[in-house]
Amino acid sequence: MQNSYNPQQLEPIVQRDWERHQAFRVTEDERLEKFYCLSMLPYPSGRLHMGHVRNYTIGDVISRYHRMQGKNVLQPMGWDAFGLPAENAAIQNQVPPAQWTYENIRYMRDQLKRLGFAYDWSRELATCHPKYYHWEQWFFTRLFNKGLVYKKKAVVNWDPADQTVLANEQVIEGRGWRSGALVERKEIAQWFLRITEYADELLQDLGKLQGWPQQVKTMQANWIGRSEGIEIIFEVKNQAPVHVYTTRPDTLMGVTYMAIAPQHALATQAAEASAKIAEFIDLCKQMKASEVEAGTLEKCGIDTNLYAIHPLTDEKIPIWIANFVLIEYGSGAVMSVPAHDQRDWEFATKYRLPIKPVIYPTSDSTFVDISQGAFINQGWLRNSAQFDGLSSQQASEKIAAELDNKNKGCRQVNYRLRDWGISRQRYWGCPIPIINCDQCGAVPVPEEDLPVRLPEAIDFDGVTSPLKSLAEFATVECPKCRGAATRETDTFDTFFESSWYFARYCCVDNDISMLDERAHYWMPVDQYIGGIEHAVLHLLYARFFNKLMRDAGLCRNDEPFTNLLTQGMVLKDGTKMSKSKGNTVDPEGLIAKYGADTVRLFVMFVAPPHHTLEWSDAAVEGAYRFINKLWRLVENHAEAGVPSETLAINGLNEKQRGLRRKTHKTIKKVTDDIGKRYTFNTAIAANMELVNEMTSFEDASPQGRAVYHEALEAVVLTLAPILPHVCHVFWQKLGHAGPVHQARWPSIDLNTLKKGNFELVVQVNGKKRAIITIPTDAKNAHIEAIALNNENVQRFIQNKKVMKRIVVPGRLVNIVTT
RNA sequence: GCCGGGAUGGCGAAAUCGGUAGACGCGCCGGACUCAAAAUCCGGUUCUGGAAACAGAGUGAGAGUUCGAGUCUCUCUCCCGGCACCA
Repeated sequence: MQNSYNPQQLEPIVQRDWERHQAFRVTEDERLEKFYCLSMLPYPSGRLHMGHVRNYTIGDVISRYHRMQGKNVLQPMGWDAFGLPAENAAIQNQVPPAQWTYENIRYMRDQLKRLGFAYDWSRELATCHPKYYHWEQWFFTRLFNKGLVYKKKAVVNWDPADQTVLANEQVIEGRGWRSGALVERKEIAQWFLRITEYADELLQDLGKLQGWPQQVKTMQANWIGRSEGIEIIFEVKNQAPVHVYTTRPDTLMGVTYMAIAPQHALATQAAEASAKIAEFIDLCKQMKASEVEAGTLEKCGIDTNLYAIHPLTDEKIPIWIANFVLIEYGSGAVMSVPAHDQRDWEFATKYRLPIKPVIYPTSDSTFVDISQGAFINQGWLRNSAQFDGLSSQQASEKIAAELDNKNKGCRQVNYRLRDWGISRQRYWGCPIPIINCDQCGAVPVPEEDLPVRLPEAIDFDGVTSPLKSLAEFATVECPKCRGAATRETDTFDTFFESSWYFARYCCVDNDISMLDERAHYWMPVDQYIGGIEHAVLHLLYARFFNKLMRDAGLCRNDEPFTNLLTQGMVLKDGTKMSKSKGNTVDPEGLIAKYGADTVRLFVMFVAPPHHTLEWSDAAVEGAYRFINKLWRLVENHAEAGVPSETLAINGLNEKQRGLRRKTHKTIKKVTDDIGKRYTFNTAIAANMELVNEMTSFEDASPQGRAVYHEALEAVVLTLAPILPHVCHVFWQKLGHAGPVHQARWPSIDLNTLKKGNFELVVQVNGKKRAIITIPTDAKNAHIEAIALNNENVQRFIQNKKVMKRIVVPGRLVNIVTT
């Protein structure tokens, strides 16, 4: 009586075996080719969701595949452990954030272990642990000393009830998600990292990322938003000149007014002279971030009664304050050309400002239609004095040169990317290692005083960070002058932690430095796997951080992630699985019912990794059935004993050769699918095909059993990365002493793929009419003759003249008739 | 509005270089085993006609290139994702 498949019993045994042998612990070995496979680390929210399972299964399959290729594979796991949900939980459950977080980590680590992921757990890290953030603080102080960090006032979403900054995602229809209060735009002092210093390199190096999806590279390029233009100086009587940035210098002669941001210095001055202007600026301050984002804000403005001087014509240009001009982009002032910019056109039409067309559609046109909107295309210049008759491109050159001559302007590159604001007025985060001293200003905490530990035993009322009122944390001595000083109580944006964790996995145990030579061995990450939602934020920050670490001499690689795989979302009933929608499927219940292997097989089989995955209970059953079928196949085969006879390749009969051919065809396909194409679904399908063929192969002869054995081993080996537990057991049942994860990936015997005969499709005028069997070495003329003589082909070519015969060797014959 | 990705049976999908459309799985239909059920096994399953052989149609719509198009080109429709007053 054979055993039946019992994953609940089998999987823990296999997992204990891995643990006992520390099967996936790795050390640096220069003799071996390294492979660093990394999945984005999870936030310890409490339980794993199906998105995690999918992400980590993909990573595990790739890791185990490369391990079987004989590589030294590092696959670590850790916890992105700082962040808001811990604070929310603290309010709801009266549990300190630290305790809540560490409990969740313990629970989720257990869940990951039950899924059988081949992690090197000795390298586990949690970003909320002082051993981790120590080095983040240390690195921040280096950046401070290098001048890559600065503090400035910035506009934020401010919740007046909770007295705190809100992230954009926490503003719902203009109100604070928690208090319901109308969110204000407020300027507060924040720490910034000079990511714009690296804008050009971050854009340029996208070209090096051959292993990244085009979509992600395009999104990053758009986010960086490089544009080339000219900065032009407009003199203002009795005032400092106003700088404007434009990408269309060819339209300069069409400027009829200037628009400045409400926060512009000139606007502030004008407000001092006029109550009406002050009132308007106040109004602008109240405009909601949400409206600005939605683009629904109505354009409005007010005349300052000031005039700028046109740099080429010396004309007087009225200066308006306009709510749509952004202080953050360019210089916070725009030269308005209403004839050729839609936004300027709308504003000019509303306030009856003059509109002067200077760009015309063709070189000889005398009319341009601007009655319904601006003419925004390039064209030919008119009404532009000495530039008349030039094309937009020629005029841009000439005007730029002219401005340069007069010292009134120069070429400039602008970026949409802004410096990265990293201050958060939150408790559960890494303390910013700065001491504020009245005498010395902002002083970085000295190396020997690091880390600045976040007090974990605190009372948390949820409204403001307890750090703000914790005297023993905030009151310190200035490291420079030894006078009384206060500690910075803001914490880092949690993206700060996730921007360098990949490097720290190489040397988590190092207590004396951030990184060491082990990082040179493992970095860069060969394969990174994660959600597309991080396309710009995390993946841009991590690239930036890697360049900062490189420039600090901590690592050598320019880019952190050589290949990137972005997996699709997991949906149920057509929408993303989420707690708020109540449509989650708990992986834990599935593991309990079917075992980890079934769950892994399902997520890998049902869709290719980058597709969204629609949940299906029935498909899980299907995956479970396949493993059971495989189990019976192995049991039946092993029951009769492992065949002692070795394969006599040249003595096989037709059927035996057929199964061998299928076996090696399958190995070839699976190797390509997992190793190169990342199409795990088709790799599984190919194995299912082979299994189906094995089912109908009945041959108990010694050679028949040997052929069957080879086929079964191929299935077990090539499915081992996906079904590690059951294949571990299968491998033993097939008579092997060592574990399957240490076995080598099967090799392909190309000779088996050769066939004596092959089937060829015959088409008449592109339509399939017959399938003929042809000897492999048949000449084209011979093939044509057989094709033409085919009975069914004859039916379609009789009474017609054969015009052309196309023979594609190994594929088809197409006969073209009149 | 701009950028990117899609659209293939009842469903998830496959077709890797322009060469048999629908592999594999789910579901469904029929059969075997069984007192019965579950499980398992066998057969069928794009649509239309036909007992079958086979024929006709067919990859969002329309055109084009080609002996041959799911695949390439153009136009359009719809869906998904990202960005958006960026000067």
